[in-house]
Amino acid sequence: MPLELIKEVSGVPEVQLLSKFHKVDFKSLRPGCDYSKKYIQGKLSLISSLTYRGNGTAVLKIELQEKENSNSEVNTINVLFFGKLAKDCADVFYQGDTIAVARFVVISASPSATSDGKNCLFLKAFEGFKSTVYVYVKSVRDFSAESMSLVPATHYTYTPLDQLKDGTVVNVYGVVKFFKPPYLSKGTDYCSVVTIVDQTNVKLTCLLFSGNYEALPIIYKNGDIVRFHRLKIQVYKNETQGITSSGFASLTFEGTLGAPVIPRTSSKYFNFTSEDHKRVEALRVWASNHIPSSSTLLKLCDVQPMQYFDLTCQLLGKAEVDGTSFLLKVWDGTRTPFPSWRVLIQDLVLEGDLSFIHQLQNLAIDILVYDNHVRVARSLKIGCFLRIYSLHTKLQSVNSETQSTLLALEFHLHGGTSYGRGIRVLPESNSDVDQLKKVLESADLTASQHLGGVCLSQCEDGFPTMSSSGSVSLYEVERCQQLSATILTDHQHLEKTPLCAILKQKAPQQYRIRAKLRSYKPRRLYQSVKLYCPECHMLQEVPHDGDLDIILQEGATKTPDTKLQNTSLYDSNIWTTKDQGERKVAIHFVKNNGILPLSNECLILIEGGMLSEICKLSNKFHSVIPVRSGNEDLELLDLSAPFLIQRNVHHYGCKQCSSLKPIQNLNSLVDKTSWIPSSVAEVLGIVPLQYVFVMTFTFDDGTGVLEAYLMDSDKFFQIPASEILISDDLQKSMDMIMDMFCPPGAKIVFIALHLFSLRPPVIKQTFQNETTSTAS
DNA sequence: GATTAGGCTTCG
Repeated sequence: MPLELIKEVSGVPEVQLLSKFHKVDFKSLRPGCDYSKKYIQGKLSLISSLTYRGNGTAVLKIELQEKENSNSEVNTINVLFFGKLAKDCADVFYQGDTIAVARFVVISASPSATSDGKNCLFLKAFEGFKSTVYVYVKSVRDFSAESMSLVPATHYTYTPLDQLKDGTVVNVYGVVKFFKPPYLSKGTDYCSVVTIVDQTNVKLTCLLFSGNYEALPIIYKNGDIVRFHRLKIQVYKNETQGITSSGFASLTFEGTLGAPVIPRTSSKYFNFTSEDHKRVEALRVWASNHIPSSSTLLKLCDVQPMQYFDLTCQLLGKAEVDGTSFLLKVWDGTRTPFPSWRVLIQDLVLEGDLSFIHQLQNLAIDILVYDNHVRVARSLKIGCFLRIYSLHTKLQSVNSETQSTLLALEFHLHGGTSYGRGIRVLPESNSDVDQLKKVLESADLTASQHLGGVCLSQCEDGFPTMSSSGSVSLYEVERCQQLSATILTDHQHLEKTPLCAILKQKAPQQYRIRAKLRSYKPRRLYQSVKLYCPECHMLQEVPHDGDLDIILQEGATKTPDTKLQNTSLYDSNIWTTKDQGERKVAIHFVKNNGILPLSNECLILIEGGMLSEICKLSNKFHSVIPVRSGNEDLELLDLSAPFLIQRNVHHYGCKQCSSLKPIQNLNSLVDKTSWIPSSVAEVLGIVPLQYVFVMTFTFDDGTGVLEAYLMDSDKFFQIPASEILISDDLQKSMDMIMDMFCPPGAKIVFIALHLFSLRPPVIKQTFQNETTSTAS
């Protein structure tokens, strides 16, 4: 090692590192002699800043003072360090340090080159000559700190994020709100973009660069807490941002309340006091009350057919696919709601335990990673634990050779780093890895092992069948054909019952059936989504846009009352339309502690707005609440209208169960930036309605015909009823699923499913717990 | 000691 630290143990330096060298006095140094087995030692009396030569080599110049022989004529000497050694030393040295330099060259500088004109000696040290520098360390400290100021920095001050000044270099603490795991930039360094927030509720986006991957903050998820030292503050496009400056150093902590406070850092030495401990805990408490825990961390069994999410998994196999894509086979011990696609590769290129991967079957998924992620993926070791950020799922419908429709779930890690897309290896010490290992150990491999027999027995009858499995899942025919397997994970204790037998029996009972889906209703998707009150159990239609416009217009016929504008809760603005009879629209911007938040965090109350206007505003502002002027206060419209609009999501309340409270109650929400629908509903006295699927299925197994109802289900094959009306992608997925169950052509499909009869003659069919089988 | 990126999903 070219740079070593000599620590003191009980006040005695551990100098055995130097025992292989002989010490020489400054006065006996002569140019041209062999110093490959010698060392000199002295106190750092002067340090110049790092300079660079024309060819890019770094040079650091210091002056050492000999403690012994202090009355000697020659008791100081200049030492020049070159290249990487110079940079490393610049990070570590500070005035007053005791330093030893072993293996060096002595040269004589010409008298003209020295200020006093005397003949003077220089020491040169560089890695090529195997020079080694030893620094005596009294106590653990953050070295980089001192390299900046050359003043012992035992106490750091931390600047709150609302007091940052352009051009300053500061130390900050914050909770991670967004991050891109380190990736290779287009320049020479790795880059990580990290947005933090602190108790001042001010956010700061930081651009962190380092030639060393490990030197960037070791952030695993949003909510982690970071400490940055020597962050430079600058302004770019009118926004304040942080950027690494010389000597940047970071610590990262888990953000979970109660978790041990263990700093993650690659720095060998750093300053960490009880005050730091307190700061971390204070930020944890603040974050738990002010930052909604909207984790994108999901298990495979919970993924939707169209989604971006973060996956914690173990690497089973990897393979080159082509120049721009690379295959990763991973698992997390749970089964996806749809079988994973299988990416075609040549058998020989797959690295990994093939028999184990085969044994896992549908527990293993295929992920294609693209472009910039390929080189990272290629470098991963089989068996390692990973977090893959912003992994994209896509449900794909494929027509197989046997002409049946097949569904498969694709996993893509697209190119680029948007939304923090990337891969990070997790250490074994990570608590999420700990949990994952337990799941992997107890994963039920038997479900995929004892399938063959079931499949064969059902293949014999020659019907094409659909299949479904897992907690909420659907397995397609092709998997069955390829693997000669059927997936049966739940309710295997239930024998299949013919429909004629079910029709004769009394409810409630549970059955497993195998039947053709003759038809289902409603055929139009929007008709199958309803609003459901969890308190009074009332079901109602989701208002159409046309009706909604009328409801909004009727709800706010009154001209906005000027008396109710600009209160302590909100600032108001009035617009008058030109060609619509001078219609007045009032917008009230809700303040956060008296200050207007950024538009993407701002709730606005709107009076007299049309649906199209509200839609436009809801894209710009965090939340919109339609209101009207009441006698003493602004008030909510009739609950036929949504009480809250976020992006395209309309939140409704139950007319029967809600008892409206004053708008001013919004003031009681502590955090006026995240506007969680349930919290808003609560302070306004509203019982929120849930989006649910309501559908009817007609089954026929040749022995009888049975109507099955899917009731009050917030999800259908993992597709949330609350999102499907506003997502084209989810609607396509739904169409694919229904087309497979009930193909538009003459083909008839058998479905095996688990039925739960609720009350005669209504039978509640719970897809959540269904078990189905496949056959070809 | 500059550069990188400057969050804001691909379209395979």
